[in-house]
Amino acid sequence: MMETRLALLDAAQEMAQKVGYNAFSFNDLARRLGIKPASVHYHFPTKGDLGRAMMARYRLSFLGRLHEIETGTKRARARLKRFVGLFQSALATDRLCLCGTLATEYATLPAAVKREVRRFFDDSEAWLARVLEEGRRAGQLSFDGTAPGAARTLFAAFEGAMISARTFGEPARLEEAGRWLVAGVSPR
Amino acid sequence: MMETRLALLDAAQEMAQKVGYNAFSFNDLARRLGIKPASVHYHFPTKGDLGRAMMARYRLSFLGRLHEIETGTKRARARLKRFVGLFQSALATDRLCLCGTLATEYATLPAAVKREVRRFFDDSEAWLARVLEEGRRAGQLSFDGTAPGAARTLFAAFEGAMISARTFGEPARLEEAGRWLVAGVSPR
DNA sequence: GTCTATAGGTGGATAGAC
DNA sequence: GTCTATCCACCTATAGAC
Repeated sequence: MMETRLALLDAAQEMAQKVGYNAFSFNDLARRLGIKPASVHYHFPTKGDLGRAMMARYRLSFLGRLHEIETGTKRARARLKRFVGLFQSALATDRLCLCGTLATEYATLPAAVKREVRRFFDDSEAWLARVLEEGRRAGQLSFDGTAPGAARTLFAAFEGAMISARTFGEPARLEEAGRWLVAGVSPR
Repeated sequence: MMETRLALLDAAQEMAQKVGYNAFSFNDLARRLGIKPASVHYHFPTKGDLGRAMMARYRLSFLGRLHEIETGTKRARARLKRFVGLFQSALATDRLCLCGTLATEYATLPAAVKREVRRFFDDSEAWLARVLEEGRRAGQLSFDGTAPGAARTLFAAFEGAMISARTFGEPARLEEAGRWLVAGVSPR
């Protein structure tokens, strides 16, 4: 069934966000769904296939939420705050951004999964760069250098803040970083 | 011998920085040293013992370099740049900060290793906070909020930038983040 | 200190019945 | 689609000889 496939992706994503790609197995997923490990291979022949599908779905879902932010929120600073809010939501259930966990394990990933991780960076940074550039043009934001450069740094900073926050069980660390960094691109 | 113990710590640290804690085994270490896996257990009874010793040594070594920076460099901005330089050195051999990799795998770590990871955050952030506060007092730096708050955000941002840079094989991403963030705490 | 031998467990993956 | 059975490789760890 398609339901099983989706449930597998859900379980895999949750585990990857919580313990990492190398720390969950087909056995773990099977137990959670009440099926046998061999059955998982019917839906995803190899773990790499699963990893690729999981990361691709996560990226598209994330892009969808970014689109919602763009249509629903017009002020640049509010958009950036909502971007951080997406990370805060994940952190509320002790999850990291899937992109952050996989990027840290990058050297061990199948090539197809690596590609999806880089695409997640690319898409997120492109969105942030657009928001930053529009905001600057509208006089709502102020920062030195190029928008893509600021976007790369902000995205990486949010990822890092998330890791730090979860390590200490202190979501406030992410919120603090969000405030601090958004203030850093605000007019003085 | 003590040499073997140190060589094991070196090998373990390199692998952990490159592929993560869960992706290297006693077998990997043994092969690299030309000994048998069972011999590794003589020096470190469990992998948790090894992980704890590895992270503790890394932290003390890092603290030593921070001390060198403090005694050798007086201007606050130059100190921050040299802090980033430590991360850039690791990145030059495709390594992440050990603290960043272990923090991402945090949920899977033995308790003793977790403790060492948090101590690394604490020590690094305390050092950064001191440099930031002194720099502000001296009129060399300027930033809103508390120095510990800025330190937490900067440290996390550097960690994130490192992960991003290694994912793309673009050290410039870390350098860019360093410039951008240090500029953010510089007087306007 | 390092070895051989070994234990018990888990990993990803496949073949073939139902 | 899911199952049983099975494969082989690998993992952490221990016992005991050298």
